Amino acid sequence: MTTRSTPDTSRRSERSRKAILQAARDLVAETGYAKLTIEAIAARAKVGKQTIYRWWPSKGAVLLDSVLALSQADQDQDITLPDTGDIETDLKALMRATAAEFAAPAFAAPLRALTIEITADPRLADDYHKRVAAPMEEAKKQRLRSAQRAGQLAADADLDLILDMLYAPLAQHWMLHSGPLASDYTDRLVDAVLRAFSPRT
Amino acid sequence: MTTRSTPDTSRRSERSRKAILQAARDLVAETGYAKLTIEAIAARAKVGKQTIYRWWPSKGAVLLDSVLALSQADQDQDITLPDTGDIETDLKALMRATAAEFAAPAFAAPLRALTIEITADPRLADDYHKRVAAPMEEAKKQRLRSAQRAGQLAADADLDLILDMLYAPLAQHWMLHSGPLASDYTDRLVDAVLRAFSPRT
DNA sequence: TATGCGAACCGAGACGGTTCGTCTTGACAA
DNA sequence: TTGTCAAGACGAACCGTCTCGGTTCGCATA
Repeated sequence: MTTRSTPDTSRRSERSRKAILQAARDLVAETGYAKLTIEAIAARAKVGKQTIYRWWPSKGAVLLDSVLALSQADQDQDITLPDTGDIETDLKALMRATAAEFAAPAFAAPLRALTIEITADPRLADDYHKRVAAPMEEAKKQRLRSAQRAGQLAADADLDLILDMLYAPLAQHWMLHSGPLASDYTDRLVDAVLRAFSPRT
Repeated sequence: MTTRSTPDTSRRSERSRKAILQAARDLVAETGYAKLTIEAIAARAKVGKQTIYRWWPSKGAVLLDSVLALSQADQDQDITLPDTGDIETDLKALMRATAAEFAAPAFAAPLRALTIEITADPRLADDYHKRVAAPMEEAKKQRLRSAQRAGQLAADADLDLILDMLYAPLAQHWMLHSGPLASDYTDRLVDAVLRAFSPRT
């Protein structure tokens, strides 16, 4: 009886792996989520379907790896955010950069497709948080802690709540096409959040 | 040449319409989004497939009507939110009620399915905002304006931004399974937002 | 060192099963 | 008489599995 659950990683074709992730990103950016099928990815990557099914459990898992490869080209490296010493400046720059990513099809299209899969699949959501969201949030919290030490945020401020209040409204606008992604919006968002969590005077 | 784009509304079967919306809601709550197919809805509603395709352009459009029928059983009536005179009390109650809806499968499952369709289809997103989100947001803004008049919010507070900062973090947690929906979370959210938009002293 | 062998990968695509969206049929109602 | 209705046949697309040779790798034997 052969166990089919664990293919031999050491013999995996790196060329095929990269071609599949690249094909998934290109296809979703060019033709949209609706036309992103396993068959289309395989054809585009010049790869047999079985090669995809062997290494990924679902289309969403392929997308997760695609987005991961896109967001940290430099791998296994801890993310560090700019620190000018002024939290308002840094957060506004960070939020503007995030909005710019949402506006760039090459980045936004795969991320939107992944978000759809995540919404429908809680297990994929777990993987996403562990491998993509958590490292990014940790970097942001580092920057917020630095601001706390500098007396620019209340000492007892809830950093997770701050990140939610900053990121969620922008992400919501982008995902549901429900509002602007412009920098004056993100600036006002940062202003409001800093007002809520400024040190007591 | 017969124009197929405008079927005769006056001859539409009300029984079939209701059965289809009900079947969509029941199916998605029982078996999940992945198994929600047009064929399954038709079978469940004891309806021909063509009856669905005749009246709705997509599965997402059916879901939109399903959710709409669910959220305003009393139709075409302007929504009015409770007003105890204290904005903090009212907002905390509103947010707890919203979190409770997210936790109830009969309501949450169709809404989650609709959200997925909306994320993939900007035109459906437009319809959703016009027919579902906008009326609810207008009711919330009425309550916020009343709080402004009572001096509980800054006179120049951005009401749209307030609603974003309240709703988006909660919705994000629910959609992406990324955090708690508990009432102590929504309470802290309300506290933070009110801190940011309290009147200048 | 060179040769041979088995295992697991690879691309390609056949296969049966679902679902899609369209089309046809005959019944029924305005 | 006309248009909607339930039912379901139809071809196309995609699913996930399986099969087929071809290739690559590790290991054993000479």
